[in-house]
Amino acid sequence: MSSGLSEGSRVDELERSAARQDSPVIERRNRSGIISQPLNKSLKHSRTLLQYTAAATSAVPAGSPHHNHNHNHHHHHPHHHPKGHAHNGESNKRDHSTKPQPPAPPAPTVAALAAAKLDRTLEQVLEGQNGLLHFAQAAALLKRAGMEHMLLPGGGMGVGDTGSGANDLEGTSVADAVGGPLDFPYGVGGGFPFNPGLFIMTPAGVFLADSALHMAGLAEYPAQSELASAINSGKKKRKRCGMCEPCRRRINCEQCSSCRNRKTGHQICKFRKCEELKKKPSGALEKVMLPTGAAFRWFQ
DNA sequence: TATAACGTTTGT
DNA sequence: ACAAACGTTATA
Repeated sequence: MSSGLSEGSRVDELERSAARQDSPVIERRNRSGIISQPLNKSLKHSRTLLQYTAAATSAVPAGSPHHNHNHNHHHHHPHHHPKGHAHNGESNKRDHSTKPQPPAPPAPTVAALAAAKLDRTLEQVLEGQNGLLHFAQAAALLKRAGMEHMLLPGGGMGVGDTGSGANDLEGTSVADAVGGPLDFPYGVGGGFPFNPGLFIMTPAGVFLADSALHMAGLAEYPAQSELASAINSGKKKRKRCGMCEPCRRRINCEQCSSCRNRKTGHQICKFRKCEELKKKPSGALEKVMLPTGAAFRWFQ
């Protein structure tokens, strides 16, 4: 305990000062790309940690002070679409690109942008959200698959289509839905606009039924019903978000308690522990009431 | 409450 | 089979 604390502050400090120092060091990384050095080595060269950190925080401009993580600061991006990609796969197979994403083009057209996003929406959402599908996303998927007939015409509005044109319905609605807070547009005036048989509603969220996935040619994705039941039973292991600062870190400090006790603790390095996983299990979901009165979780 | 350890799931 | 790491429980 006490040792952990002192370490923490020290490391914190070291990280800062190391921000602009870098020099290649003999790194040992496992096949997952995680750098790991024996403790004794790390201790001998206290700067290995600095280098690690410097590398891990390379996204920060060299001159910037860059306050440390774990401040419960931003990392919450309520409206920032998590589309960067939520891939986690502890083993970062797509580890290439040590740098995030250099150019951010001015901004084509909202529609074009949204359309492009849509293509990546499915997989990202399925992975990033543990398989949970937003209604809007689900609807967009069905539409893409030419299954709009599966959406009930009655309720009045399609997804994201607030009544005007149905043209860029997919792009905007989905793009917004994925990361945005998005007011719950269903049932306010009309009924739930989808065929209930296509969805599985659980306390943890709404899933596309497997049948719907098959019909849409999306059967390759994990069976949502299984995910649903898994989440219901609380047995499903959550996965790193892959986007938070700790997740982006690729090196173990080898000094924290988790690193030191890896053999027995089976825990990831404290500096790499996903911010999302630190939160309570249902942190990203919030309750909402359906017109039917059924309670279910909704994305933030 | 934080940490340590264990059992387990998950991916390779 | 093995390694990594999440969830849970025990403990200080």
